[in-house]
Amino acid sequence: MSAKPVLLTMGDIARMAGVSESTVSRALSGSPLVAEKTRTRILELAKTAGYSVNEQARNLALKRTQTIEVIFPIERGTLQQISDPFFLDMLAALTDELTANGYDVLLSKSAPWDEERPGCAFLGGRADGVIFVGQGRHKSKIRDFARTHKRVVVWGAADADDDYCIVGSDNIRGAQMAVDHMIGLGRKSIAFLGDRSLTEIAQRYEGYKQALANAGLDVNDSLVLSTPFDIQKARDATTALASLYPAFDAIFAASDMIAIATIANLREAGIHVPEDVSVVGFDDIPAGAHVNPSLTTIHQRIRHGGKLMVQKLLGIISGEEPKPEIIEAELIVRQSCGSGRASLRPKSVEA
Amino acid sequence: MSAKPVLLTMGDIARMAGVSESTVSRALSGSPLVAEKTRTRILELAKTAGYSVNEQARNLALKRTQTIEVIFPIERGTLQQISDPFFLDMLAALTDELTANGYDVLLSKSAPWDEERPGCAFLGGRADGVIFVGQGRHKSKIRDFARTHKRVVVWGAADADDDYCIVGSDNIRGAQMAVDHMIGLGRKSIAFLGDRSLTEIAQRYEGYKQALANAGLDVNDSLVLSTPFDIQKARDATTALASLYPAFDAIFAASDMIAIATIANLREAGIHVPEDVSVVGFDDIPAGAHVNPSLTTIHQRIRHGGKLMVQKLLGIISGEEPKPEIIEAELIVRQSCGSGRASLRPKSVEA
DNA sequence: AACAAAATTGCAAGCGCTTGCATATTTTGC
DNA sequence: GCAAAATATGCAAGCGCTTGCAATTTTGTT
Repeated sequence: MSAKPVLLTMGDIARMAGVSESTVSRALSGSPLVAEKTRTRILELAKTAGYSVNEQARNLALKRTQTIEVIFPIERGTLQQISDPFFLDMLAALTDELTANGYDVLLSKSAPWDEERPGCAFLGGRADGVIFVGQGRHKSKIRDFARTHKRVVVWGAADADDDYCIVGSDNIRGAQMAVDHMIGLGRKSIAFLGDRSLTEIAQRYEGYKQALANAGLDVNDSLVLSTPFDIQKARDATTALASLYPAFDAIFAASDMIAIATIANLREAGIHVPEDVSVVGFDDIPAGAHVNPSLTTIHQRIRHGGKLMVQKLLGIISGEEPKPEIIEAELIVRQSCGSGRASLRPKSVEA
Repeated sequence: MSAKPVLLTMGDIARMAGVSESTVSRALSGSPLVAEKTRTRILELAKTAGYSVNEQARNLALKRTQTIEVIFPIERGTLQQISDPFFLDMLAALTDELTANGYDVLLSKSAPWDEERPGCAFLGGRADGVIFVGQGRHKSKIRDFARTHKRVVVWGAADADDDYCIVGSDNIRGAQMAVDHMIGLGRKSIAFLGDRSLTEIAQRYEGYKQALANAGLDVNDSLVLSTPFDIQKARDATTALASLYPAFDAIFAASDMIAIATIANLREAGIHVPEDVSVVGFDDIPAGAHVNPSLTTIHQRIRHGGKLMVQKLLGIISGEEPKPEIIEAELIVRQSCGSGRASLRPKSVEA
C-alpha cells in the first residue's frame, strides 16, 4: 500500500506554524488580513513541508470548481477512430485558453444524454460550464441543453440568430468559396462528399448547392455521397466514385481527411488529381500542405474559435450574455485543383 | 444573472421526501440499508426534481476524486502545433478506458514542475493519479515524480528494469525492423530524422544504429538530422537533406509526420520515393495509408497501450505494484520503400 | 400478546477548506 | 499614559455529502 498518499492538511501546517487554520488559509490565499511576516513564515513552512491546498475542498467551500467540461459528442461507433487533427487542434486551443484563465479541463466523449453513461461532470457539480465541440447529429438536444443549463457554449453550425451561445466557422460561405474556386477553374460536374446528417456538414452542402445554383449548374444527386469522417471508412465509402468518372470533374470534400481518402481512390483508379479532377477539402489540417498533391482547402480558424468559446463561456459565468458568432473561413489554394483551365487535360481515364 | 445555477441539494430532496438526508444519500448510492419502497420514492422524486448529487462534495466526503490527470508535457513553443494524430489517438484510448472505469479525465498540457503554472491537479488533490503521455526531455524529472508520488504511470521509453511504472512501444526493435527492412531492399545509406533529445526518439536512434551495425554499415553523421515533430518545422528542417542526395538512398523518419514532410521535400527536389530513396516512418497514423506514396511505417499499438496504462494506474491505486511493460511494435509495409531491388532505379537526381 | 431479532431511519460528526464576526494585540493621537 | 483606531488572529459555522452508531419500527416466534 505504498501507493496510499497521506497528504498534509491545512490543520497540520497550522499546528506546525503555531497559528490557526484560518490564518494559514488567509496566508495561502493572499489575504491582506495576515501580517507579512506571518505569511512568509507560513509559506515557507508549507513549501518545505511539501504542502499544497486541497483544491477539491477549497472549491467546495467556495461553491465553484474552476473546471470546464469539454465534450466531444462522438458516436459510439466512430469514437475509436477520430484521429482527425481538427479535434486535437481544437482541444489544444481550448486547453491553452482555459488553463491560462486558471481553469482545469475535464474531458468527455459521451454526451449528457448518453444512455450508457448518463449525466455529466457539469450536471454532477464537477464543472462550472460546458463546451461542446461539434453538434453532429444532436443539434436539438444540444440546443435544449444549452437553453436549460445556460453555462454552455457549443462549436458547430452557428446561426446568427440562435438563442444560445454557439460559435462556428462560416460553413456555408466556406463551401461556396471552395466550389466557386473549382467552377472558376472551369469545372462543371462537382461531387459532394460528406455526411449531411451532421449539422455542420449540412451547412457545407448548403453552400455547395448555392454555389452551383449561382453558376447555373444543377445538383446531380448521384454525385452526392454520404461519407464518414474516418479516413479509412471514407476511403471505403468513396471507392465507387471513381467508376462514375468522367461523370464528374471535381470534388468538394467536407473534410481534408475525406479529400485525402478520395484522392487515394482516384489515384488507384488511374484518375489524376488535379489534371482530371479538382478536389478541395475542408479544415486545413497541417498535413494537407505536404501531401501529394497538396490540398486546396478551406481554412478554419480553430485556435481563434477555441479562444473565443472560452471567453464567451467565462463571460456567461460572470453574468454576461454573449452572442453567437460566426467565424470567417478562408480559401487556401494549393495544388489539388490545378491552376486554371490551362492545366486541365482532356477527360479520359488513364490505365 | 440567469447563468447562476441554483442547484438542489440532498437536503432539499430529503425535505421533499420527508426523510433524513442520510436516507436520501443511502437511497441514491444503492445502500441495502434503505427500504425498497423508500428508495424508489426518493429516486423518482430526485428524477422529476432534476436532482443529481454533487460529485465534488461526495468525493470530498469519500476522500477520493474519481479523476485521473492526463498530462501531455509538451514544450511551450511546440504546443501550439501538436496536431500529430498520435496524441489524439492516445488520448481517445485513455479517455475511453478511464470513462469505462468510472473515472473522469482531467487534461493538462503543463508539467507539474512548469515554472509558469506550477503544481498540478494531482498534487492539488483534484486527481487520484497521473498519466504522463511522453517523457520527452524530462525523463529524470518524470522518474523522480513517479517515485515520489507513486500513483503515476508514464508512456515513453520503457526499460524493463525501470523502477516505476512506464509503458511504451519497443522503440529499439521497431526502429531496427524499419531499418532492416530497407537494408533488405538493398539500401545502404540510410538517413535518420528525429529529435534525439527526446528519450523515445533516442531509443529509435539506438535501434537505427544497431540495425546498421548488424549489417556492417557505418552511421554517417551528416545523415542524422535533428528534426522536430511538427510537420511544418520538420519540412523546414529537412529541406537541406535533398541537396545531399545521392549521398543517401533511404530515410528512417522518427514519425510519420516527419516522413510525410520529408517526402514532400524530396518530391519538390525531383527525387522519387520509393524509386530513388526508400522511407519508413513511425506511428502508423491513419492518413499514412492514403498518402502518395503510402507510408511504410512502424505500427504502435496505441489503444492497447492506453488501456494498459489505465489498468496499471488503477492497479497502483488499489495497492498493486504493476511492472513496466514494453509493447511490441510492428512493421507495416506499404509503398514508400519500394518492393525489393527490382524497383530501385539507378541513383540520379531528376530535374 | 409479549419479546427478541431484523429491518429501517435519523443523528451527528467529519471530509479540508473559507470567512463573518468576535477577540486580542499593536499602533497612534493628544 | 490612556482611549480610540488599526491591525492580526482565532472561533465556529458552513460548503454538500457519507457513515458509524443509536433509536425506532417492523417482523417473526412461541
